[in-house]
Amino acid sequence: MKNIEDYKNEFKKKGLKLTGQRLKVLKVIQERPREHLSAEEIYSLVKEDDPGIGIATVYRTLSLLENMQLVKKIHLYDDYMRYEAVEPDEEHEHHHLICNYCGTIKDIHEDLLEDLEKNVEQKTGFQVHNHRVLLFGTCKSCALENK
Amino acid sequence: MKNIEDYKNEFKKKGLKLTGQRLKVLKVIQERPREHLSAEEIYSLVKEDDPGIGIATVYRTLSLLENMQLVKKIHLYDDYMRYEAVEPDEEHEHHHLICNYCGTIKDIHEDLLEDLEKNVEQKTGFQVHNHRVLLFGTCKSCALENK
DNA sequence: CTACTTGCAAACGTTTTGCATTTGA
DNA sequence: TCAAATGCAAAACGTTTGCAAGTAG
Repeated sequence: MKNIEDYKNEFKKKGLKLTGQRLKVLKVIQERPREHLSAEEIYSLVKEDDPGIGIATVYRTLSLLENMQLVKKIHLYDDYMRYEAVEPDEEHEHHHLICNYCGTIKDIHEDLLEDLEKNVEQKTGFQVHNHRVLLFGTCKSCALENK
Repeated sequence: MKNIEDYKNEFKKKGLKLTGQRLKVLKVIQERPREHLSAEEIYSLVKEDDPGIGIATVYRTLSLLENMQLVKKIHLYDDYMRYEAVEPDEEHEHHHLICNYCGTIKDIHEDLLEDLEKNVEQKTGFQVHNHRVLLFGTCKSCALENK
């Protein structure tokens, strides 16, 4: 999934239109792959290009993109829902390191729990399809500052 | 932490009062250790005993109990914040198995990631203090139904 | 007694919706 | 052409707050 034509086809399949607004929202998210943007942040970034856009459109677009699996909605550490681009070749979710001091979020792309998933399935009969891991602690620079 | 006197002392230390409303909220949560109740659910459960209670009191009590570490506020899979009793001898958080079909949440109390935490610290310099794991999949009974 | 707590209603911030208008295909 | 999409404003949602009245200690 890369160029505009691909997206157009994805939309067409479902009888949807690839409007300028939708393209701009998608672009803003994809250009910032590690920023975990909130709806409000996406809104103001898109507004720079398109001052007329309404926040309702942003929300409607976000839930559309979520349904189309182009964007993932996550809850991390605070009271906001955040959005990140789905990386198409990622089999499982990636995970997040959250610093308790400065709030920085770092992604880790290792698949952490493959063994564990099998283990849980055997013990409980629950078939695990995916996992999400949050690691809380102190990032390198905060550790140095507070030493 | 078990009987009312213990709680009374905990509150007294901070100049707080252990009112009937606070006790009822605490009781409702502690009697349902695996139910991950939302504020609204807690409100209606307490109302059965005390129809006059206001939802503002429930929210104020919940954030008080959270600060006192008697209750933990978590976000699982939907748009609600949920509350569960803190289990006093639990060193790390426990984790959650979430069924994609019926929404059931099961707790698992194993400490899943001790090795991994060390691994991440070595690789990234991020000191991990705690972790939260969500496992998504299909629970036993849904697997049987949809077979 | 009196500081802490409550219930109520109003306010809050984020997200959703209704509707008349515009637009992409 | 016309269903789909937009912008606006109003509503909805869970949560918080101000305030006068009530209450635990």
